[in-house]
Amino acid sequence: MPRTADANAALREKTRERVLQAAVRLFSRHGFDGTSVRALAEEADIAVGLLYSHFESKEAVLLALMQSSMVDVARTLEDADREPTARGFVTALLTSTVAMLDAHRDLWRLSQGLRHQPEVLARLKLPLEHFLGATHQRLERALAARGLPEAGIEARVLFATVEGLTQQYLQQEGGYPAADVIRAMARKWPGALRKRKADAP
Amino acid sequence: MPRTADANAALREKTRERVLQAAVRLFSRHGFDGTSVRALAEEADIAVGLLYSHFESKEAVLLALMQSSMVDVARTLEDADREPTARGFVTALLTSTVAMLDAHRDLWRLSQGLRHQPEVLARLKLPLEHFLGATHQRLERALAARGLPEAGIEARVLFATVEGLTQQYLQQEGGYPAADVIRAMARKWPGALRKRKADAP
Amino acid sequence: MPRTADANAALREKTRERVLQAAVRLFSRHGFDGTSVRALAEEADIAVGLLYSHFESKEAVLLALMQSSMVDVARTLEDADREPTARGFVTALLTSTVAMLDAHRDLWRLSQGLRHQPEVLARLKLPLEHFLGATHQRLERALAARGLPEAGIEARVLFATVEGLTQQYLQQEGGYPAADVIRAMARKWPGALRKRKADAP
Amino acid sequence: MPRTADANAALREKTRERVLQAAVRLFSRHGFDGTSVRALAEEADIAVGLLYSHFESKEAVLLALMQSSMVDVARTLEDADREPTARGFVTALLTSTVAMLDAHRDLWRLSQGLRHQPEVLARLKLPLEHFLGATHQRLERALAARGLPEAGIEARVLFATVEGLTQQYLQQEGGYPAADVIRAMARKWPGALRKRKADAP
DNA sequence: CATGAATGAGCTTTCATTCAT
DNA sequence: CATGAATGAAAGCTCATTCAT
Repeated sequence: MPRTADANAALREKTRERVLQAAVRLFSRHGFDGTSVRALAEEADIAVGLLYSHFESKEAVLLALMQSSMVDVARTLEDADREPTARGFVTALLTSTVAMLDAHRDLWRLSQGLRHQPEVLARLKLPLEHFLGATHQRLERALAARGLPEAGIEARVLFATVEGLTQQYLQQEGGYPAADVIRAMARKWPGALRKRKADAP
Repeated sequence: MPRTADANAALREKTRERVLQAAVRLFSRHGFDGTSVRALAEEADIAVGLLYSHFESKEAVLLALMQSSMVDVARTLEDADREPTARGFVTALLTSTVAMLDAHRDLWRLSQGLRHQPEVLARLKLPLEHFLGATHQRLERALAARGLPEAGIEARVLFATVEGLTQQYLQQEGGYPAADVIRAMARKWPGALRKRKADAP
Repeated sequence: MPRTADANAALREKTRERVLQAAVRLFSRHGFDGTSVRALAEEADIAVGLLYSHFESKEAVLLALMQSSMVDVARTLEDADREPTARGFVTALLTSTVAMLDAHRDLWRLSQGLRHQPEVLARLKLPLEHFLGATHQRLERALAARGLPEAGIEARVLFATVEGLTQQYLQQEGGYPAADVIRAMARKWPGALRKRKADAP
Repeated sequence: MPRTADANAALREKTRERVLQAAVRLFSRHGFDGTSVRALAEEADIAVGLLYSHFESKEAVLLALMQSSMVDVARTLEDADREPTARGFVTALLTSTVAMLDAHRDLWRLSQGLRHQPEVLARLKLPLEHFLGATHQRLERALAARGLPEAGIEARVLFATVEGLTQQYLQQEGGYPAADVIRAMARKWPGALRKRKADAP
């Protein structure tokens, strides 16, 4: 047997990773349709044919990318779940989200841009819907566990807040006062553990 | 012959409008790249050549569309400006936004999808940035005028809220409890006119 | 309305015909897979794009060709049907077949070459089978009407004879003694009208 | 070490044979162009590289196949040569042909399909014409030796009959009444040894 | 000897745009 | 003004072949 199986596997993994990195860069800058497979291969510094031995199609590359972006989200939720109060939860969630955006800015620009392109996402639609539903439920449970009434509605409010912050943060090239905005957002949520009217004074 | 000239102008205007309406439908369903000029002409029920006598290129059609979506935003702000309190302002702004999304759902799906594709929007980038900046300023002035401290930061919070709600509302095919969510969002903002800490517990 | 509809139709017909003629030439020489669409368009002296406005695909060009070859066969049968004896029928059928091969040599080389390429013919398979079945029946009826016993089997013999002659005639570039071969073939069939044992010595 | 060398040679021969068998199956089902080298190697259960150590190219595999089909033909002629009368010769030839088609149906479907693609055959440098000429001569000598006048022309008739039967038999998936058709074909040829008019009524 | 990762030319097809009529 | 035939560049993808291991 030639070339150990291990060596081959490592070789393949390296190539695959290079393609994915090239894809984030190009897709996020020029869009999915605006990036040709030829350009993708060039950026990854491989031949087009090789790309197709790793991914079934150009769409499959995108799919792999999007899946990895879903993992990101799950992690931010886990981070936040350690906080005992609603306000702590919100603060942690938003802070963790911004950290994640900093780490994978291109991936998230791409992911947000795709949210409303039905055709491109046809094969991603169901997984995405399921994922959004699950995320909403986790938020609802988290808020309910922290004593918030109308947790279902408040979860939607929080979800919108995360998405809105994401959107604004990605839009700005830099200089977005994320820390201040997060603090202002968080103080709208109850900071104590005891039950109270959602927003009273 | 001024009469004929008038008739011609009206006819041209009608044709142009038909193209734009066809474009919203197709672009929002299949994406910009996923819509061929031939399909566009067919949907507008005119010949391809005629389309090119109204618009310089396919991109020009998109540009025209996006510009009209900016007008929408300006109107929602005007609606809200009549409210005296911050909470009233927020409520009116969000309600008006949802109404606008209902009226031009396709246009907004398209517009949101394009937000993060820098290359496609290259020619729209500057106008867009200027527009976003102006919108932020209008929000800031509105909140400051209603006695909110840190109006600059709070304007960003509000902007994110509007965007987040827009995103969520467009994502859902139907059945989004917009009224409840808006109420929950609004009650996080001060409802009285007197100066106070934003939300202190 | 620009360019009369008639002029357009004529234009299209001329182009379509040019494509078909180019296709017979190239497909018969290099095979279906061996002919690229680019080569096809070049031979027809049009742009590739135009070819696709006349035919849905490369395969559709082939289909159109094959259909026209079936018409040929039907005509040879009609020619032969005027003869009262079996031998006259066979003679006329074979003579007419050779004439047809002379007229459309390339088309028939192509058609024969495709007979056994299942994948290429996938969409042609059913029509072809139906056509072969119908042809066999027409031969059987023709022989039975001319007093031949075992007309079903004899029809198969005749069918094979036609196919074999076609094969041999196409194989040879020229100099095939068609007239002599046809005479020798025909005299194996009964020349009188009265009923008799098919061929008894 | 002659033992090892022998074992190696046997192994190589076995591999080569596996490739050829895989090739008949795939080429006959999907055509030569429709079969990829990768698919070929997979069907033969070897690596692509190994295939290329046995055959210079994909075309070389086809060539080897076609050559083996010519051997088949020679054998049918030898079978028939034992018969003393023309009718016996024809019967044996056709019977032997059908037996051969049963044994190597896929190979013959492939071979017949290639008969009319001049460019492909040219590239293969198959001595097809020479082979056909030699076959014709053997038929002519066989018929002449059995007292048939115009043996040259009759040989062409017989050749066409064999080809026609081959064609029809391969076309039908099953249920072709080969025995009956062969009997009907054979009785058109003289069954006695003495000289006589071929078929006079 | 045997493997399969890697290459890149070439395939079919689409589509924005032009222009003769 | 209005048409749609015509163009040809460029897209996504396949595949025969090579070669480091």
